[in-house]
Amino acid sequence: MTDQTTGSRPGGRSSRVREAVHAAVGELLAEGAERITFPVVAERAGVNPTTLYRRWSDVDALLEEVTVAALTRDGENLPDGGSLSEDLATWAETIRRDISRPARSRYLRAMVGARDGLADSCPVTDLRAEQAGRLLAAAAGRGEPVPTVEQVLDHVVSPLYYRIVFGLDVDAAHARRLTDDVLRMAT
Amino acid sequence: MTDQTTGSRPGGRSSRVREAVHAAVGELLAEGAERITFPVVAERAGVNPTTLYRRWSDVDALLEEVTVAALTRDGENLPDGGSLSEDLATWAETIRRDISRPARSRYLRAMVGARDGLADSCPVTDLRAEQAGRLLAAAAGRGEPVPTVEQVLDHVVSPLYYRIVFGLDVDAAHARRLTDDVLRMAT
DNA sequence: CTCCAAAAGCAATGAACGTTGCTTTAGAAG
DNA sequence: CTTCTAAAGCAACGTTCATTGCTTTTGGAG
Repeated sequence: MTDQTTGSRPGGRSSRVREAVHAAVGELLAEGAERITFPVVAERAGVNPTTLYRRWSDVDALLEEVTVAALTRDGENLPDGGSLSEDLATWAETIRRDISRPARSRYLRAMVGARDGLADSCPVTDLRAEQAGRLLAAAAGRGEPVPTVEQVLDHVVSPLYYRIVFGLDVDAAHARRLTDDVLRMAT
Repeated sequence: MTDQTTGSRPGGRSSRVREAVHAAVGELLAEGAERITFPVVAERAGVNPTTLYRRWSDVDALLEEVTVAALTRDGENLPDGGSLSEDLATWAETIRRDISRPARSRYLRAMVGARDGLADSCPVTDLRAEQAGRLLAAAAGRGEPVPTVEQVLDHVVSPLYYRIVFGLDVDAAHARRLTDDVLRMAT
């Protein structure tokens, strides 16, 4: 895997179409389109609706694919300041700013609305768990007391996403409070 | 307000229609209907679609109304066991069981999917905040150390809703862990 | 260079949705 | 009991979506 895009070769027609579709979905969500449908996405992407119907089972599948792509694209740089306290705070603030953007919060809401029943994994949660694990491992390697990954997910990640998804505002001070709180559970 | 239903008199036609519509929405969500539309709800409720279009601005408004009604209907009995630890645990378990039901989690997801932009309040959060406030006030009155309402919201309510809304399973032990965690922040 | 399979485009169709003017009915007021 | 207003029903319309058979194009293999 030497190229950033998954699937077929980057120059192929399929890849071009997929990129155009992803971009179109991104634009529509950024603009606040209330209803994402194949015909609308297709027109924006300059491709035929039939192509979308054939390639993706439904809109939810497309949305999930776009979300995962966006997540993995810019979820690689983790803070490494020195203390777990600062690293966690920086990390939480990055998440907060990320999902506070209208475009991203709409992704999330659209994804949630499309979800159904129980899934034993969720791309968002999985990524955050993996990141939290790296942060905590580094801190534990330095001999610091660390909370569990589950605690970080429950007490830092969850509140941030919860508030955003339900349309409540979150400021930086609040995010900082969350990381301070969770560190009090580290023993 | 002596009757349980809001609005017009309980015997009127409007009330009958509203109840039928609410019940229809409940049934559809319970059955896992992927798409809630006015025509579908109307047929289930035995009323004319036009009535729905005239009474509610859109499906989102109807969903929110139903959710609020369901919330206020059975959100009145709070535990009063004696210690904050037990009360919080009982309360969290009630919430967990409530929103773990497929019907209710679908309500929530549908509500989230319909939401847009920032709202400075959310019926779900408001109710939970009010309940948490009562619990904490009672404990404070008994002289117990208590966390803040915000902390309870962030560290107990948020994780529960987050996991359910994103389709992850939550068991009773997990809920209990959350309340134990938040009590360590009470000083 | 030629060939070929996979993918995208095109066109047509049926269904469901959202909306609007008009009529009818329920139920409260006098 | 009669009257009157607000709400529900009815019917029709245009729009958009989802789906399917067929044709055309792309871009890699031989």
